[in-house]
Amino acid sequence: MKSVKFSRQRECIKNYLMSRKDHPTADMVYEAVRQEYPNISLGTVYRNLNFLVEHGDIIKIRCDESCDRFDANISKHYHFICRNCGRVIDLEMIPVDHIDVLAGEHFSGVIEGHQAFFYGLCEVCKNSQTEKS
Amino acid sequence: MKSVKFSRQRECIKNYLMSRKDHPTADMVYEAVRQEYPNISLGTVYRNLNFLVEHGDIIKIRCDESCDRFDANISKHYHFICRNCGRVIDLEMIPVDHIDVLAGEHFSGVIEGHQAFFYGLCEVCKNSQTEKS
DNA sequence: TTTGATGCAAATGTTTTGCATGCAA
DNA sequence: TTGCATGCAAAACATTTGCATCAAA
Repeated sequence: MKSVKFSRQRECIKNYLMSRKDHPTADMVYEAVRQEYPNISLGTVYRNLNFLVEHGDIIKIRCDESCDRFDANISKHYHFICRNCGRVIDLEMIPVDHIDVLAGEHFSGVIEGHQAFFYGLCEVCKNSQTEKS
Repeated sequence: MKSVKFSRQRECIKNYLMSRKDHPTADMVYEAVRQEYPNISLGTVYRNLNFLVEHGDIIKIRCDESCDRFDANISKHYHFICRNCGRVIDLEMIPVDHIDVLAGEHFSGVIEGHQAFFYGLCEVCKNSQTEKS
C-alpha cells in the first residue's frame, strides 16, 4: 500500500487554484507556481493536477478548447464560456438534475449525472460589441 | 473569393460518417476511408473533417476523452457517454432549452445556448455488472 | 489552364513518462 | 532509511501545416 507524502509544490498549486476564479490552464498554473518555485517542472505541475483531480480536491474542465482548465471549486456548478474572449465564468445556478430523468425516459442504460456548459457573450464582450454597432 | 471543389475523399468521409451512429474519432475515419482510398493521409482526413464542421455538415463532439469525435447527425441532440466502456450514444430527448433561461437569471452576459452530455452505464455495461455481483 | 485538394513529412501543442536525485516521514 | 515526489528530458498523442503534385472545373 502506498501513502501520500506532503509536497510544498502540490500545496502551492492547490493554494493557487483556490485563490483564482478564472479556471487556469496547466500552463497558467506552471507560470504562477514558478514565481515561488522557479525550478518546478511542467511535469510536476501535470502530475499534481492529476493527483488533485483523482483525490477530488479540484476538477478538470473540458470546454471547446485545445487544453484543459482546472477549478478548485468542487461544488456542483455550471460554467459559462464566452464565444468571443474565451473567458470561463462560474454560473450562479441551481443544479437542474431533473434533466437526468428526462434523459433516462427513452434510454435503457443508467443515467448517473450530466455535465453542461453554457455559451454566449460575457458582459464585457456584450458591451464592447454594442459600442461598435 | 474562393470556391469549393468536389473531392472523392471528402465525399467518402461524409458518407462514412452518415452511415455510422457510433461517433467515430478521426483515426477511425482514417482507417475506414483507407479501405477505399489506401493512399489517403491523416492530414487530409483532418482537413476534411474540419471543413465539414465549418460548413455545418457534421459536428465535433468533445466529451471527456483525449480525442474528438465526429457526428453526421447535425440535429440538436444530446449524448450519453458510458463511464465503463466509453461508448457514445445518441439520446432521444427533447432539447431542454429552458435551462438557458435559468442560467441567465443571475448572469449579466448573454446566454446563447448550452452543450450537455449525460454519463452513467450503458445497457450492455449495466447488465454485465449485474451478472458479476 | 487555373486553383483548390491531396499525400507526405515535418512541425506543433499538450500531456505523459522514465529515471536518477531529493526530501518527507 | 524508506519510498513517494521532483526535475529534467525524452516520448507519446492528437492535430496542424508547408510544399510539391494531382485533379476538378
